[in-house]
This record gives sequence, C-alpha cells and structure tokens, in this order.
Amino acid sequence: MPELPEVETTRKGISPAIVDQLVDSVVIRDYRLRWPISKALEQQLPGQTINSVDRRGKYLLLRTDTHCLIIHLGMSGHLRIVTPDTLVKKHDHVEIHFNNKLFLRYNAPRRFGAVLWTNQDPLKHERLIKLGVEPLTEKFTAELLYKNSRSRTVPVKSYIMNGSLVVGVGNIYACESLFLAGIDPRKAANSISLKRYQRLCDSIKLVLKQAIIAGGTTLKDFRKSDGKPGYFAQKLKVYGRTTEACVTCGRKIKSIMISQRNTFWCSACQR
DNA sequence: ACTTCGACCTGTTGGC
DNA sequence: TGCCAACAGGTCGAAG
Repeated sequence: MPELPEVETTRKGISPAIVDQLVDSVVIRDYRLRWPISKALEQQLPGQTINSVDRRGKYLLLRTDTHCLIIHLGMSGHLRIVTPDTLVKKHDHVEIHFNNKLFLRYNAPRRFGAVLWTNQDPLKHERLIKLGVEPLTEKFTAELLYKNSRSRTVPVKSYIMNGSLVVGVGNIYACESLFLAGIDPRKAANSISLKRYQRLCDSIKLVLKQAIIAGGTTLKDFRKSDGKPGYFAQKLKVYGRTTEACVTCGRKIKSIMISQRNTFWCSACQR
C-alpha cells in the first residue's frame, strides 16, 4: 500500500500525538509479521519517551533515548492514533499506550510489514543499511541514475523501483513519474540518456512532493493516521486508468506487467 | 554484479 | 448465493 508519500503522511500525522510522550504500556496481539515482533519491545518500551518520528525510505523510526522502533507498513499496513474506546479490529497487531491517553495502533492485514525493536543506530540496522538515497534530497541526481544504470538491462521502471538505488518509489509513483518525464517504462535502464534521466529525476521529486501535499494516494484502504483518505488519487494521470483517455493526447492508456507489477503508460506520450 | 521469479499473506473483486 | 481465480500500494532471497 504505502509508498513514500503515504509513509510521510503517516509520519506527520502521528508525530504531534506521540513525540515527547511517555509510553505507559505496549500490547502485542499478534507477533506474526514479516519477522516476528520481539518480546523485548513490550518489556523495554514502557517507561521510555518517544523523542522523534523520522522516516527512512518507507520505514518509520520512532526513537527513544536508548532504542528505536522501526516500522514498515508493507503492502497493506497502517498506523492510527486512536482513543482508548476505539474498537479493536482484526489484524491490529500492536498498540502503544501513552501517558496522554492516546494509543498508537498498528494494523497489517497481509502481515507484509515489520515492527523491529533495536538498541543500535537504526540506520545501521540490517534492513536499512543497504537502502539507496532519499529522493527528496540533493543526493538524488540525474548523474546517480545515469551512472548506475550503464550495466543495467532491466526496464527503467523496475530500475527506479529498486530500493538499493533510490528509496520510496513504488508502483504508483514509478508509473506517474515516467509519464511526467515522457519515458516508456519498458525501455532498458542503460538505454536512457543523462538528459532524459535529468527529466526523470525532476519528475520523481515533483510527483512525490505533490503527493505528500495531497496527503498521499487512497486507492482503497490507505487512510491518513486520523482515518481520512489522501487526495492524490484524483491527480493520477496513468495509474489504474487502463483504456481511459490520456490527459495529454487523448489516446488510450495501456497496461502491461513489468516484473510482475501492473504498469500503466501512454504509448504516444512516452517513448 | 545482475536478472528473474517464487514466496510471504489476507481481503476484495469479478466471472461463471 | 456460492465458488474460484486473479489481483493488490512491498520486499526478500534463492537460483541462474
């Protein structure tokens, strides 16, 4: 479900409710995620205060003085701030109770997500250490895309979705960015010029920024941490629009599978 | 070093 | 109404 804009929207949503708040208790209702939740979490987090909520790629980092809770939402997970009277639902795996009487609740129906508890620098955690650059920083450049692509024959769409190069670009925003850049998603990564990578780099930054402003994309189940939908779905130009008219040229949007992911593009506007 | 593909899960949707 | 297959916003790791 969530790509960078949805995770960032979640980060902004939960921060005000939990930063500088003392944890009373932790309730784990289902330990089964991509990796089992550590028992140490429920023993060690109570009594600690959340100092900050950061994001690295699609991971959220909740830091205390000595530890960090690393959270990934997977395909279908979400975090909500709820009051104690909010009914527990199926797949509510974890709940953190704060001194301010608010709960942070983690729900993950497909269990593709992760809740990791560590006392090391989270950026050095084995799950995060190999992540690529943040797309909304000056480290993400056309030169980076170009240089690393010279030996890569994969479709450019798969290339930009590879998190060891650049993080946060998932299926929706890969499609949208390639449309904005006018690049055919099927083209080999090593066949794209530096000039066109400049356009792609700019497009990725722009699409992600606009999606964050809109509060993310709600296709079906994504909700902001207050339960309300994000509004970027209305701005999607190609994703999910197979057979509909291209907003630029009017031709029909096509779809194909690339690396087992549905891919949407306009064959007239994207070459 | 790179590519491909199956695996991990549950819920929803659409066809018959 | 039920059944079943296909598909969904993401990674990971094995095998070639």
